[in-house]
Amino acid sequence: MAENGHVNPHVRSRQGDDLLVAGNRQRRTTIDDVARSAGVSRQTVSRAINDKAEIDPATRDRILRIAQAMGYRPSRFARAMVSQGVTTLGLVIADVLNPFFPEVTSGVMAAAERQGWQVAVYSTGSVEREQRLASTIADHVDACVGFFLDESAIDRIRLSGIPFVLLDHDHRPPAVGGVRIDFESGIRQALSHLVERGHERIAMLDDRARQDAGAPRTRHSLFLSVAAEHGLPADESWVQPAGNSVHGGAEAMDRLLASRPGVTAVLAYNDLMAVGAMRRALERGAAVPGDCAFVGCDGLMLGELVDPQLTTVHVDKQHLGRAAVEQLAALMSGSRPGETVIVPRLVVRGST
Amino acid sequence: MAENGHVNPHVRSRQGDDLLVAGNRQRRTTIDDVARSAGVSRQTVSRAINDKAEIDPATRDRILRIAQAMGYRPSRFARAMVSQGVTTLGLVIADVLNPFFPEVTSGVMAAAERQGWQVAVYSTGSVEREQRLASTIADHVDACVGFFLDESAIDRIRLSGIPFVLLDHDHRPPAVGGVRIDFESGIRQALSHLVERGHERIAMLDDRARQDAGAPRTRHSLFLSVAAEHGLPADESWVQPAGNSVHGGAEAMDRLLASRPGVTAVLAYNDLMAVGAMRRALERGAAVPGDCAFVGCDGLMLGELVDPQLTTVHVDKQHLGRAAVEQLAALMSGSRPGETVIVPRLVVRGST
DNA sequence: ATGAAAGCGCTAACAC
DNA sequence: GTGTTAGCGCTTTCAT
Repeated sequence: MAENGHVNPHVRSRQGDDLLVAGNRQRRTTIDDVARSAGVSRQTVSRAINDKAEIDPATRDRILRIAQAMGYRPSRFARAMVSQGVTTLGLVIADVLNPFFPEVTSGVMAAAERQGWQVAVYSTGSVEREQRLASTIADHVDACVGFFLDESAIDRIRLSGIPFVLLDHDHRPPAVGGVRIDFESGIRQALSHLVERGHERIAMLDDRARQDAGAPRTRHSLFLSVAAEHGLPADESWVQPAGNSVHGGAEAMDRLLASRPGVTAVLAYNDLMAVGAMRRALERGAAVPGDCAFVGCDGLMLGELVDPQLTTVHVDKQHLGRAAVEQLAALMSGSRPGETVIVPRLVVRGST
Repeated sequence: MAENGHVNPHVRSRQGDDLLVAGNRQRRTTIDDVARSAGVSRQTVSRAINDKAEIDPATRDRILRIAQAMGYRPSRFARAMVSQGVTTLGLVIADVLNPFFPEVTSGVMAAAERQGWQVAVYSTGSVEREQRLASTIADHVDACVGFFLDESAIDRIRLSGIPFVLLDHDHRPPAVGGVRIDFESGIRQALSHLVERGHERIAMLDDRARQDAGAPRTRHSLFLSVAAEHGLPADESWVQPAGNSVHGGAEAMDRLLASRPGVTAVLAYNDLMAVGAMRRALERGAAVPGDCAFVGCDGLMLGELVDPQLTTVHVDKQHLGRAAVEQLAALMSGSRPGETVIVPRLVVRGST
């Protein structure tokens, strides 16, 4: 956002030649400075800069050269205030390095393009960054779609008043749109499948960064309740916290095998962890799915590239992105905020 | 960028009550509208909105309620013009779905955070989008770092005057900073390795979207010249164009096996294609690396997760991102534009 | 605690 | 072809 070099807007003198006076360094070069330097009106400078027709080519070149020499750059804010720009949609994701988000992004971009909107992607990564981002995003974009964990961050964006659609979140405020993923259905499908395959000792790898583990409808609590429905052993000892990455999954698998050596199937918070865990099991000499089966959540392309291919609770991420933009469009045309639900479907592959 | 609902800035009437008059729909609600409605000065509204101390809590609440009811949202441009904001760095990548870019993004974000800058990521995907983006980006961000193919797009950004660092591009204009990847070194390492392993029929999978195939220093022409140095058969018939994805690599492998059935090693434009090609070869019953060896470019994590693991020309993408931000910082503190060179290193794994 | 005045940097409209 | 005027919507003085 910064207009660089704009230090104290009110020390400006009207004299044109104070630019070089000691102590006055750092003031932004404006269109008026250039105009004065070139001995023309600021309008003529504007014409030159914006390559308008009604200007003498000679003066235009002269002005451009002077502007260049003075390091003049139009203020994008001043410019935006008077002219119309494109609508910019801010997409906030949690982690650039998690391949789940690019597919969502791709869906958002495709849908935004149809609306004639531009997309800017921001990544949070930590609660602090999430809060910082939340407090500035309304200054950068016209509307916001994103994944947020922190309630106060959500509130800040809501209060800014920009159209806002919350993704994969369970406590959507009434004024905000939402796209939810029905993990209850997904986890039900996954566990039914595993039970059908004869598994009786099923563990879960959970994202250790989620603070809301105890809340209803999280993958964590859904796993425990659905497992209990199936009569499986289902207490916290069957849930292993893991870092949200391939590496995190591998490490958690080590811990799981230490604490629950009898485990025959693992449901992971996402595909990244599942792949890491499966890989580690294979490295340790286990047969997959013979000794231990693995199910992920997400349905990443990655799952098809590993061996064995990963069974996963597949979420249509492109659809999620499209739905988010549609919610936003509805919001901006005055509709009341609503919620779209994405229902995952189990894709069975070699890892089970 | 749009300030929504701002239709014709000059039809505004001075009367306060024309808001509801038919035909005047769509005008943006401003701070003055709220002030008038609340019977206070616009300054007091500003105090309420920005939660300043010097205001009666009662009036503040009243104003907030009215503002809310009128759907008032401060103009981010007007606001930015008078106050200071954070510096926003725009990172332009080519394809959200290619895992190469997230790692660069991660490096850029880490370095930008140290500078106190924010990062917004934009994706091009096609030449048209690249050009469109190039013509608006200077209105959105304070500085730009990115991957561009189209010269006219590059020129447009350069002309806008914002600090600009071009990534992985061979025709860097003098006014622009750059971070280059030394693929010559990378391809040399890859081919030496393959030749050492005894390969004599080596093909390349090239990105069919690159128009600059004939230019010097592209992976395409480097492959041909370095292969020739090794005395290998090296003409266009050994270069197979491919879509830039796993799927594209697989398809190209089919074509390659049809046109050059004797091939014993494949060097791919990037890891994505290499993985797709290798996978297709395996599906068709070939042994890897026995019948055919595969080398990628990029060094994605993905390469470690497939079986066999992929030998690759590894590029330190985090470093690339960091270097870009450092170039930018130098540029913004007045240094002359320079160029950083990233030298890849061959990582040998199971696929060769 | 509130208001009035000034000004941010720019472009559209209308002179000349 | 060029200059003058007005105004975008907001915050920062400085008064009251």
